[in-house]
Amino acid sequence: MNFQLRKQHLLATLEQHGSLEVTETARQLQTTPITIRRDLAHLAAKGLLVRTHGGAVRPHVANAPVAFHRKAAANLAQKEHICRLAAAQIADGDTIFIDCGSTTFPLCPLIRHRKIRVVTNSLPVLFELAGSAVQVVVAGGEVDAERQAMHGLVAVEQLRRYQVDKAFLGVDGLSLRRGLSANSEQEASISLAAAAAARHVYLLCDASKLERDKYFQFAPLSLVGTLVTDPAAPAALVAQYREAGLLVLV
Amino acid sequence: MNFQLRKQHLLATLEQHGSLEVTETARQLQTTPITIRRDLAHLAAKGLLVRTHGGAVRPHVANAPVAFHRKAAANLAQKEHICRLAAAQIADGDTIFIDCGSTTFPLCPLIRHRKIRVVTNSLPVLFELAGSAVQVVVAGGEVDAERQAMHGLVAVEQLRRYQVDKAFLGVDGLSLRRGLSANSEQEASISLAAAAAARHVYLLCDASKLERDKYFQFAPLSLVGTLVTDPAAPAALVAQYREAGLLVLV
DNA sequence: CCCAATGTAATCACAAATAAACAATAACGA
DNA sequence: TCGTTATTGTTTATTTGTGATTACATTGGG
Repeated sequence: MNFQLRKQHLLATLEQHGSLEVTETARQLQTTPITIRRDLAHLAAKGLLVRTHGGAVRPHVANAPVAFHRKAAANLAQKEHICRLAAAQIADGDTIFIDCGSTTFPLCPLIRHRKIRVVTNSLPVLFELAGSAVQVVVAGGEVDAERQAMHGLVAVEQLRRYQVDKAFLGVDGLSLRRGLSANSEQEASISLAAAAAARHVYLLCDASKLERDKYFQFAPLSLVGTLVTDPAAPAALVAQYREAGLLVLV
Repeated sequence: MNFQLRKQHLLATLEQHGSLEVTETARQLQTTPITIRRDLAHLAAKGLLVRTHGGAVRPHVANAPVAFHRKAAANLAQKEHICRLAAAQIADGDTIFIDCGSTTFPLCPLIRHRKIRVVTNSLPVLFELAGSAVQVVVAGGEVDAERQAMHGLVAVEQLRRYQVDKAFLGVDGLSLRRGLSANSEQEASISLAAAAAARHVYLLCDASKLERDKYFQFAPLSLVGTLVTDPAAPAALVAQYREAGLLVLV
């Protein structure tokens, strides 16, 4: 009984029942709990399941639609700092794109009164700016309830039709060697489409994400025009990003 | 039975019923109230529900447009009656279109738990159904802040790409002689596009709008398959609409 | 207004699951 | 043959989840 066979069994069980228990599975596979736990740790690292105490569940079960404003609380101070820097880059009359995600969202209260046009695929951004001075344009298509945004073919296709002055993108990971990375191919494709439609790309990325790669690498560093981060970013690292050709705002 | 599975059950119950009770849920899940309370505390911290004394309720995600609710108050009882009739026409697995407007909006709470796909250009509908069991598809494009909906070329074009089983349209006026009329060309073009994409068109129209023409006539009566109205509609008038070839639900 | 009934928070206790360090084993190539 | 490496199992200390007990808060009638 090797890892491959166990992995097969684990995933099949999860697929069937939605969950599994470590001790029970260990008994079935004639092995010890520690081995099962190590297997589960591997699979969890690949995102194929989510660990619980005593077992595991299918990924989508655990990823309940997290209320947006709560999630945004993580690193909120840094994100607000970043958004203040970003908002200062916006001129009246601009057409900008705002990505979905908790990093870019704090931009909204800062630009409600501005005479600009905002293109977005994010529901929270839409809700926040609807009824403000801003002219909002929405990328349509299927709603991804979990991410509170529109994703998919139609959204990407529609974004391609707009030309925007500045795109403000979030990202899940960024590194000098591997560029931009995301937890979801869907988000990545939206980011790519928005970047392609923009004259200048601003990447809003708090320091905790610098030099952190996520599972899906989707673009080189050169996609980005300006990196906007916070003072927690090490000065040496900022210098390296500047050497790599990026403008960096701290 | 671990936390993840209980959480699943708790959120599903909330989604379906709108509320739950601690003791009742503890009994169902074969555990103690204290455990359920701790689970609820976790989920409440994430904003996924709101604690009450003895249970929990769904968070009112609808930080929804106030203006909309105010307008919706007119003839609300009639509109709810109409929407109940309309909801009964929807089968699991259907893809439906829901028009913007106060008449069609009360459909939303009636279909939150249904396994259907909803195409819409209405922001209130989107807000109400985001995060429910329904798969929402949004027509993109420029947001019309006043009408809280997406209108214009892009939205119409995108609607044309979808094929829906049933379209539930609102209208500002309806008459035997002049057909459907609206206060806005924008809304009319959306209605036309949705009707063209639908296998069957339901027109939701309370009795106060029957035999009332508005300034922009945009379609003949024959566009409509079924007229859904309320008991305030004169029986003679209902008979005339039936003679004109419409199915009428009262 | 008070009182009983019910729900809740706080503390403790216990069992199960876990992580960490270490040991055993097998596979592999030089 | 040896040493290296990957995999699995063992032991022990720690963490986590759960339930019991008690004291306190909230609710809804007299």
